Amino acid sequence: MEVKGKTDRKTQVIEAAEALFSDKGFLATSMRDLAEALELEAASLYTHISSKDELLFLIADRCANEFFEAINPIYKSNLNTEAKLTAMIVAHMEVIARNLPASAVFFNEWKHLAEPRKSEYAQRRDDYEAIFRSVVRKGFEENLFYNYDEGFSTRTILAALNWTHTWYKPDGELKPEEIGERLAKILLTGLIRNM
Amino acid sequence: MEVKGKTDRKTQVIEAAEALFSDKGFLATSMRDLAEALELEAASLYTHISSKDELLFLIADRCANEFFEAINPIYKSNLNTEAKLTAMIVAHMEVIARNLPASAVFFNEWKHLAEPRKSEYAQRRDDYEAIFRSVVRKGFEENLFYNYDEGFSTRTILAALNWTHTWYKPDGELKPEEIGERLAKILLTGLIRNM
DNA sequence: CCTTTACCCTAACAAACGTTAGGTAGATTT
DNA sequence: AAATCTACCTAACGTTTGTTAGGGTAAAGG
Repeated sequence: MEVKGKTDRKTQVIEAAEALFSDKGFLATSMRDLAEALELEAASLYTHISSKDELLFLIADRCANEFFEAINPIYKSNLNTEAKLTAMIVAHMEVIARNLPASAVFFNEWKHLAEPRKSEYAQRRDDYEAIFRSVVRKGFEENLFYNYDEGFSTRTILAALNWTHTWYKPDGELKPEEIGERLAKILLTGLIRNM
Repeated sequence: MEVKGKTDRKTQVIEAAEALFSDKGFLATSMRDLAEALELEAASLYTHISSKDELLFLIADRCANEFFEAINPIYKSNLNTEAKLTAMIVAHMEVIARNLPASAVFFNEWKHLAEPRKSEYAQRRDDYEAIFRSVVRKGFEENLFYNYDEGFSTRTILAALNWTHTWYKPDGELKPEEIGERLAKILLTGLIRNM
């Protein structure tokens, strides 16, 4: 038994699925489409995965893990609230950029997961949002932020952040880190000049 | 030939489709699902509409018209830039609230339109974004806004705005107008207190 | 040399899909 | 009274769907 090669076949299947699901959507992508992209027959896919639903789960789950792993150390650090929130926004942005097709699947196709995975997904998503929300709340408590309602402010931050996956281009002029910082700046200090 | 009744059957079909497409997605909703919701047989739907694709188009097109009609008079008014942008944000929010299921279809399912409708849709969406962008540019030119790049700022505004359709509840404590105003405030002046 | 493992094939399945054909009952119009 | 229109029906169509069954071939490991 050998340690898995760096590009084993299963990984190739998942990556091809990420690209297709991201582009056309989960339901609009047939197993035959996926097979064609890999230049094999649809039935052969089942050597590597057990179902189409598992494929969607593998993509979404790995993506979820990356988001948690990226922000957790920052959340637990002792940065001040403003710096912490900015760093979390940048880290989140970098995960999106690093996993662009998978992120699109993660954001748009999760509703097509079969139960019980769908409910588990919803729970993880709530947990993730709760981490951001607790930092926003800290900002309220420190009288650093206007109290616009934790949930409202948090959802606005994540909305602006997650929408980037629709237009971010790896070869664009802005690096993910720069996008994240600019986004944080807009959200924290607004578009209007103070003086 | 009589003037159409206020709830003619075609309208009922469209409204049932909005609810289902919004909830489960366009592809995950079968004509038989839609028929069941209306308590008739799938084949009978074709008395009222010509195809499933036309149904999606009707929903998305009407929604697009509502957005344009809501912001156009404001755009052409002589409000100052800050007030104009705020009013456009509020108006956009009110369209979402007034057409909640249709908005969800509009935002999430347009990619499943068949050509040439899909390309036409993409064009209208670009046109709409361009209206917001020109107001943002005006803010730059007047030295009112920080110049964070027109496209970037505009997409951030629309992202925060459009995401509301995922959590807005008609019976929630905030009215659409209040949500729009709060959103505008966050985007224009930021989360951080100035003093 | 034999066995296992990895990987792929053809053929086929039952189910679900959007849609059409052809017909009927009741109301409305002429 | 006859003709038309509206709204629905049953039955069926051809296609596509995810998936399984069963088999083959070449490389790797003992």
